[in-house]
Amino acid sequence: MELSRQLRPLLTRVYQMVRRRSPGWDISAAQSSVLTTLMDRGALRMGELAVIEGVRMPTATSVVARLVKLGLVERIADPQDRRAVLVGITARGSAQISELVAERNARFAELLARLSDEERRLLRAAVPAMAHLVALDIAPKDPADTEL
Amino acid sequence: MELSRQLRPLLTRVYQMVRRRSPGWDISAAQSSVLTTLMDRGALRMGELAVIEGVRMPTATSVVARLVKLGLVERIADPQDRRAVLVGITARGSAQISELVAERNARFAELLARLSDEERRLLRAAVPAMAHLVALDIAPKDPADTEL
DNA sequence: ACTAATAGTTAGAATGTCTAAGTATGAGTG
DNA sequence: CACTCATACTTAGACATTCTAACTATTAGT
Repeated sequence: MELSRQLRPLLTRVYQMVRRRSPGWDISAAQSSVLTTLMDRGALRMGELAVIEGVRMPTATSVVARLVKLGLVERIADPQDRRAVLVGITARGSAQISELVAERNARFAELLARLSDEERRLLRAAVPAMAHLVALDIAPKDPADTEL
Repeated sequence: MELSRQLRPLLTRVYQMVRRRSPGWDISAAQSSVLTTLMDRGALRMGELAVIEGVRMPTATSVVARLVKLGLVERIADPQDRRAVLVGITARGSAQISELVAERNARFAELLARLSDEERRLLRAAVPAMAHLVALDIAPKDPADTEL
């Protein structure tokens, strides 16, 4: 509980410093998050995408619509289930998100470079635990509480 | 650089899981962030608040306006400089954000409880380094690059 | 073939965000 | 002291993100 009190606000602040739009990139946080997800996991159904992004389906529809207009993702009809839509990243989307991620990593690396060796070592050691934490959240403990 | 590649996306994902509105709290992420800042630092000028929140002044104006309407913060004229406005949290705002923070911490603690002792130990050890990282970002190295 | 459930979209509203332009006050200079 | 410039903020206008509620289309179960 004490750890939660210390760590949670920090994570919130860390995010705020990462979220800022990199100058010259006219892509929003929601958009880059969707592109990153599609990059990591391949094409997804609209509903799956919404769950992973932690938003409702209409939100996913709208973000995807803008990305389609930008030519960064494409909507593909699912032959198995004609109600469903698969959302996949395009070559252009893939190229763009790779560049963006590289730039953000570089900027973050500049900050990390200003820490001490010891601090970096401690952060590195905590990476697997953080990954575990994130994995726990994506797969809720009780399948019933996925939806309100 | 390798650390940046591993850590930065994780932090983004961790934030996504924290940001979700706790049920029953009809306060947005931007609003609770402002309240937390005012709670931590006391009354601030509109411009300082914008810098800390990482947004432009009109955004701060608009978020504060809504919080004023909700009775959670108040605008106080600065006697020293009549152009300036001090934004302070009200008793009601303070009570509300305390409850909200407690609830979020409790939810986050539930997740942490599902990690191993070793994982928690590693996270705990990384807290000061993260705090340093956040502090570095708020105070940019070159005063000139605060503004583009 | 009805009826139910599922997958998405559309409509409409609120919030958050930005840039550009405006207002009001403070500070410096001749 | 008046003029000008800088500072602190607000207003206007645009667009993105997000939600809930209601709709359409397809699938599945009797």
